[in-house]
Amino acid sequence: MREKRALDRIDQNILSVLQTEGRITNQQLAEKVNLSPSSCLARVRKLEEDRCIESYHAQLNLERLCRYITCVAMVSLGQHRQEDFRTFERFVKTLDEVVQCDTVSGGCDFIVRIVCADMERYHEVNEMLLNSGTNVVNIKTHVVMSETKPFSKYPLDDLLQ
Amino acid sequence: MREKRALDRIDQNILSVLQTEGRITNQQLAEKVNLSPSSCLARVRKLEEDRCIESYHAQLNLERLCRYITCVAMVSLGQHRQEDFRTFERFVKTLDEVVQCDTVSGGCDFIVRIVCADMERYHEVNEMLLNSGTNVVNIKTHVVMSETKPFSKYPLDDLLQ
DNA sequence: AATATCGCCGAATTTAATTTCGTAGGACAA
DNA sequence: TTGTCCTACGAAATTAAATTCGGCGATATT
Repeated sequence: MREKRALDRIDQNILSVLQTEGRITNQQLAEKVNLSPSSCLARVRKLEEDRCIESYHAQLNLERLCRYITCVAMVSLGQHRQEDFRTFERFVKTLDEVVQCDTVSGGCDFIVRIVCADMERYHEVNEMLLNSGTNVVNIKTHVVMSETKPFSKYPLDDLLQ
Repeated sequence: MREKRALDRIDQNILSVLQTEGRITNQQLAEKVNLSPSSCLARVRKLEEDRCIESYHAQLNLERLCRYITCVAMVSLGQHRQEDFRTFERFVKTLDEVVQCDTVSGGCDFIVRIVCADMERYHEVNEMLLNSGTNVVNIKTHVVMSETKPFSKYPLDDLLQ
């Protein structure tokens, strides 16, 4: 299935609800979208099979669990051969403390989000990015002071028609 | 409860599992962490009450649902009074297409992640950020070419002890 | 119009969540 | 050491949810 999935309004509603209430019971979901539990479950299963729904996650509140810092690093490579990109991408995937990485256009090549215990540890991670055969020549770091608007959902209403 | 919650190994395991399998049944979870279903459920409820677990979410695969672009905008304010920050923060929370915003130190004041239908729409959102009484003087945009490592979980093993 | 297809509903069944309750083990004071 | 309190556990019972399945009606197809 290469094509975008054709979603009707009910599917959109299901996705919207599950984005925000990932652990809602099927019965409650069915009620919200005005379906019987069996039909609702069938649709959810289909959305999962088609991988419109990728997975389900608990959102943890790190504040309550431990001390930590978040940094956003703007990483530039020395050369822009496909091989250089691949090497870097492969490397960041192995680092648990790199929680997110995007390849971007603009003033740098990658934007890397790092969550680690403290600044000392961040320096270590930084060194690892610089010295790992990945051809990194520059890292500009932004320390996150406050997660003003944490990610919670995509704007489905804006994106779907 | 201002203090960090004291977590034993079992709690850590529960959180790790739920981060990745947010919709696992309590029975399966209990088996994974070597508890009876009732004890396991009691722990999960406690973690929820203490807001160590914030919420549950379905992770959608936007690729399969619609056309869209993701941009990361580095936003700088003209002045740095608390009031200026507040105004901007309040504003981005009202924009659905701003899916994430961090207040940061470094070369800019905010890092804003925007998901919208296309570049034309992104320009509109950009204008909204510039013209909204929020004292924005500069926006540097990075277009996301590829989500190399999408966020999926925090590195609990590194952060907890 | 006859037939096939699809998605829905509701009933029945299987499975899971939740509650209840008795007990074991650790901390602590006498 | 002994007794008491406290916490958390697991087993069993109960309640609720998930899942399966047969049949119905709408729509499309020939």
